[in-house]
Amino acid sequence: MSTSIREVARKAGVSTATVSHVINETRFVAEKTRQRVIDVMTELDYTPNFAAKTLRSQKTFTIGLVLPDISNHFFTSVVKGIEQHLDQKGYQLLVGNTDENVDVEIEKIKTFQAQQVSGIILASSAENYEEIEPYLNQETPTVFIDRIPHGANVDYIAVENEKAVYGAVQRFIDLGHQQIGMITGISKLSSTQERMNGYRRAIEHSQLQLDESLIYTGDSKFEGGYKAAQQLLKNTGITAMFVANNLMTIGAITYLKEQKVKIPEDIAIIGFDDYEWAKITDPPLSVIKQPTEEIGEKAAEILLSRSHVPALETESFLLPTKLIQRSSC
Amino acid sequence: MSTSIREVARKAGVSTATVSHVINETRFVAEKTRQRVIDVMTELDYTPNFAAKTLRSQKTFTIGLVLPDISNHFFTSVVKGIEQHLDQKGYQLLVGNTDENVDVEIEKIKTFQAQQVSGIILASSAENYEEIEPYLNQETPTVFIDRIPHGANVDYIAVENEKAVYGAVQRFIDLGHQQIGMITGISKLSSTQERMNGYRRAIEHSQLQLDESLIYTGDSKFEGGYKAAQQLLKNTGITAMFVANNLMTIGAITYLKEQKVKIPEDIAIIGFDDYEWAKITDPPLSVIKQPTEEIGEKAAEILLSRSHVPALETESFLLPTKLIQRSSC
DNA sequence: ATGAAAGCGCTAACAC
DNA sequence: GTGTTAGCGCTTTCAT
Repeated sequence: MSTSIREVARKAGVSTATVSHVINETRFVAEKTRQRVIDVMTELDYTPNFAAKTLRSQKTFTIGLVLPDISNHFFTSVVKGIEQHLDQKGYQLLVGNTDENVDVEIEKIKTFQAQQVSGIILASSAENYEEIEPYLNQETPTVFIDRIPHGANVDYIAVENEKAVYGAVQRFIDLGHQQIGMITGISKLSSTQERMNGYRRAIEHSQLQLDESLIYTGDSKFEGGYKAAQQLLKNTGITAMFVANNLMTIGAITYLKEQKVKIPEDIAIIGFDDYEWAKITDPPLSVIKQPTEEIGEKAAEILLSRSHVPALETESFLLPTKLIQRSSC
Repeated sequence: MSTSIREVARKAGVSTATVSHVINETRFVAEKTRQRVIDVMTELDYTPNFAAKTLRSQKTFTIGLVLPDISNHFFTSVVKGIEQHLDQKGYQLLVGNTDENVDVEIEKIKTFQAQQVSGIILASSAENYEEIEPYLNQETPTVFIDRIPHGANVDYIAVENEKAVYGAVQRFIDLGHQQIGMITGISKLSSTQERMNGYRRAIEHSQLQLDESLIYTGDSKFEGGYKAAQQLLKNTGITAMFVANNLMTIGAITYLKEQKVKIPEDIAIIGFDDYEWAKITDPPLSVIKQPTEEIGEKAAEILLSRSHVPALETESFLLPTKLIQRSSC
């Protein structure tokens, strides 16, 4: 049992109100009294009880983060940005993994709300907003990252997916490629669809023919990329391919290497998401780099501002990406 | 303001005690009453207030995780294991990043304890146990992972570092290498020292001469690996090198590639930590693979068992590693 | 410039 | 089989 505010008050010869006020700097306390209280606190090694504080004030100073895959480097890097901002503001971070499962996602959201988190950052696996909307209560500000369910009018931080992919495919076209494969992620996600749109638009704006058979839907994991590359190689005559996420890029290249396909001579590749590893692959990978930590920081920033002053209107931030040219295209 | 247990009780025509008992299944309630209470709860969409529960019961069902670098894939993968186990047991996960800073680490520990977490999982950056021991209170079970401060007699989950590196260096020796470089991590960490010992022992047990100039201490980050490789190449005649963590491995190889050093012909390499990426590097990387998710799961398991039944004696688990042979040696 | 005290929502000992 | 109620440790209103 740790010491309570009452003990501190007694030992310092003041009321609990005064102790509370010196802790929170919430009303004036004479310097002499203040110092005495502080001394007693350090002497007793007093730490305020968090649960009591929360129960009374209805403020937890913790935010909940719901993620589809915490071991994916993209998200991890976002977490780092979030943690940084939160730490600086004295907030705690609660993390939940969903494995892209909407039911699990809903469970985590509910639990976080029962904990009265100050806000939630959510990379949702829901296709439509209605699936999760009933579980998002009004009092808990929520900001979405990376993907956004259809029909959601919410605060949202992501990147310019369409523009990014448009640029990458444009690069392929400039290089003279005519058959450009596309390996996309889980199809219901907005991020996937935006990336697809970037691909389509780039093809359409060129004199090339859009060929649906060059598009392969993966599962956003290693396996999906591997299989997609396999299918694309067997069934089409592509000379270039764009892969819409990091894990799938590794999978696709793994297959290509197994088949002794030369990159970029036989097949040129551009992947999504950067990582130090991409510098030492064979060949070094050209990728679209997302400002991952910034996504996290911005999300945390918006969320905290919402929890202080409720939003009048929702905001979206689409951060710019960067095409990093190495040797795979 | 969400509905309270009192409202539920009133609407169901029972006492708060009964409601509490149906929620927690903590004493018998007649089926009819039980059903009525449940109906009212769903009708009102009632969720117990977490803070009140915690304040009263002194149980949070959340555990705190303190990590040096949440964006390092090794830790991320450990987190996944932890989350999995915790989720299954209905526990929450609070995460804190320290950037290898002991002061930050202490802050996080203190905060977690103020929150009365049920336990802490700690990858400490402290060299000696005394640095953090004063902040670890008796009531909060703590299990250490990956590294352990000197002089700590605590629950601990890690891998057989010494044995792992011994095996890797042995492999180099079997291959005929005589000048084997070693790039180690932050020197105060137990994991670093154990890996160093594996290197030393392997050299000593062979007919080779231990040459301290072949050992270079990095910072466990990309930069450290890069610089270490640079120094080793300039100043020594190594034909092989062991790199004691994943980020440094990438750094070292990046430098080697810049210098057009051929791997493994000019320099053979074995790294620490596996990742899908390692399959597609140039050349595919031979590495020591740690059972990362298992480390997390085991840590969570031990921690929860401790929080139910205090430990009589501390336990250590050193999980086995695996040398994965690809083409870099 | 400070204190007294109510009450946040829950659990559990005690009572019947 | 269920109810009454004290009290967990804090914040904050009202008083002085």
